[in-house]
Amino acid sequence: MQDTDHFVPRVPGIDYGVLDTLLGYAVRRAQIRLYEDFVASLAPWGITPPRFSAMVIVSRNPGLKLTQLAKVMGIARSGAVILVDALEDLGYMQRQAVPEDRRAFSLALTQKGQSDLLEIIRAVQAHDERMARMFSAEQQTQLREQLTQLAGGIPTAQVPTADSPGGLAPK
Amino acid sequence: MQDTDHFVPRVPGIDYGVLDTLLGYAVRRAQIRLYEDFVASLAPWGITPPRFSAMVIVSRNPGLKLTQLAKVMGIARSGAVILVDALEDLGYMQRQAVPEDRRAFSLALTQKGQSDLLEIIRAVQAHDERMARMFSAEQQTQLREQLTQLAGGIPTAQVPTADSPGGLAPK
DNA sequence: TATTGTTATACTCTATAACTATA
DNA sequence: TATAGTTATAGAGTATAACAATA
Repeated sequence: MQDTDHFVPRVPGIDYGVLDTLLGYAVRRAQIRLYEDFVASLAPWGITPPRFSAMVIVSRNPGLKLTQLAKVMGIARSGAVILVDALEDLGYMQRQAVPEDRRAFSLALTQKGQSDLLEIIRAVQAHDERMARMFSAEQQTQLREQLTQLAGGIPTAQVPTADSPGGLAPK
Repeated sequence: MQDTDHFVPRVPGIDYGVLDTLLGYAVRRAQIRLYEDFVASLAPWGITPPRFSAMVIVSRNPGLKLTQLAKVMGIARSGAVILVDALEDLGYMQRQAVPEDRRAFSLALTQKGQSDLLEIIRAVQAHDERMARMFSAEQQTQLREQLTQLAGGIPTAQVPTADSPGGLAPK
């Protein structure tokens, strides 16, 4: 046996005790599986889930500043610095000076970042659809709603509301 | 603003683009929320999710060896060494010599580990139920089944089958 | 004073590879 | 040879705290 195969959610003969009754452990097992498939699918680009999130968020919210990115991603500013550094090293992201505030940088994808992101999104969608395929459309909707509720978020607010026009919200 | 509050799944005014359509991102958001609440709930014992899993698995499968624990948890043996070291430092786990194989150790909880685990399990269950409470019993069953399917596992085999007799106490 | 980005430092969790002592 | 546990080392990803420049 190699030291690292992939995760086996239930090893035969093992008693998982209370773990099998916990919603949290069920979510964790699913997340491990999704993470493994994500990383394997995105290996050609050196993209991990946090890097993917950062690229998408920056591409959709041009001019975002580092502190805002950290807030959106739920990480410390120091973590955002490391993340942006890594994406800069990959040639995907750049810091741009902000005339009005000489302390700050606004983030943007490079040309390479923009074009590669198109391929990367396709790869991520293929991966995600491969995982979601095991459910009916109805089941998928249901599952997504429950997960969103669990996350404490607004239920899949795909539809833009009257008071979220689209620029960055004033804090 | 402090540097680290808790994760906000959807920051107003931010366009999440494709992220809002991905099942994987929905699972990740839910997992972050569950993880945060788990760690906060278990802070008094210094217990993290992996440590909790290890304690439960060892307690339910006495005599388990380190390599087996690594396999069950889906981590490398070197990671299991570190995990067991940490639990030993907390006074919760011990390595016991195996007479038949002088290379190996079998793992066991200490007395303190056993008694504290009872409290820890209560705290984890309280946390988990607080999270699950937002769903009806039927929804919970449904959600758990879908998550298990996503993880690629046997659908919530709570019911003991003919060929898994085990000293596996039904809780 | 407060904020922005940064650096320094540390901890957790993970990995690979090589080592040791047994088998 | 192969296996069990360990050590060494590395790399994400996270955190806190302090700092310089700027607001």
